[in-house]
Amino acid sequence: MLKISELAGRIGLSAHTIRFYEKHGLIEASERSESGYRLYSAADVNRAEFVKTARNIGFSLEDIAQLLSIRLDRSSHSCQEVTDITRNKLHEVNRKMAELKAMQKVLSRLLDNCGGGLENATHCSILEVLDNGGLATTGRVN
Amino acid sequence: MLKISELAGRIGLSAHTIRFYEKHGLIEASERSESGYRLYSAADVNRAEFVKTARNIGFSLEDIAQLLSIRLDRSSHSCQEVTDITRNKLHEVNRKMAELKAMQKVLSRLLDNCGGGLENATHCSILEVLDNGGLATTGRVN
DNA sequence: ATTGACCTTAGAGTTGTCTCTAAGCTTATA
DNA sequence: TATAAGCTTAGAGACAACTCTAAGGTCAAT
Repeated sequence: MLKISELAGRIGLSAHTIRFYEKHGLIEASERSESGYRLYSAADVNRAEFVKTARNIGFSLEDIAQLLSIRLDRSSHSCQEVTDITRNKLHEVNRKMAELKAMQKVLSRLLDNCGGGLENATHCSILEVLDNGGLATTGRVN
Repeated sequence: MLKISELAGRIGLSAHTIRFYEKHGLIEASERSESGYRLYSAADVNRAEFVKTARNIGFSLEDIAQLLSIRLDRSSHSCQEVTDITRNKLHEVNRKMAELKAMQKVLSRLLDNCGGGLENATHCSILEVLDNGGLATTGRVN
């Protein structure tokens, strides 16, 4: 049985974060010592590692809570429930990527058109674009 | 002179948000009516539009505050200050993109390897991966 | 004169994920 | 036995960017 900071060291989370996850139902200590310290069994460690892995992949705590409840009783959940969560996450990632790509495009064009020298900003093309409501979208738009 | 909701309609922000931006120094009303209503001049509108455009591109409110202070006195700032802000933002976007790409890759591989059918989740490959600490990285890693 | 839309303020709430603090008890080490 | 490290709890604070509320004043139309 591990104490909280041992678990923390093992999975790479702070003790604070582990308590925080506990409060949100993600990690639990199946026992307490006489003095009230949390004690983690091998199964608890596995669960905590599951949480950490899912977190690393990018699942939200809420996603992880769902995945955990499936994991807890695999036979009464379908595989599809798991893929649904995963697919939703992927869609979310794709949406954000699209946003970032748009930003990336605008920002690099702004930089391309601007010398960025040490002269003063009176004629800075970036400020001009911002003043004029954004990049002109005449011409080809890829 | 426009009242706050007129400005709001014009630039596509809520009156709430405009007040919020004011509190953070981004937008200001150069006058007040006798009864205390905010009144926006053409210059105020331009400034608000500048803010909105910068926000659309993805600059943070803090970035925008900096850009505004340059815009306010272009001749005592260098063009480079503007490109620095822009470049930093681009780097940030690039970092986030890289994170999202990694997530995207993992999520799609998880989905590829999992049937996702209506059968129960006892042998769900996604749960297995999560239980085993993530995707095996043996073999080629692109 | 009344209604309803609009305006004011200060300040609280939201979301997600921590991160830290205070005040106090326990355990290990020297 | 003293000290330091580690544990406990409840709850506050941080961050970004809103979003909303309460309680009330103003304005235009009917």
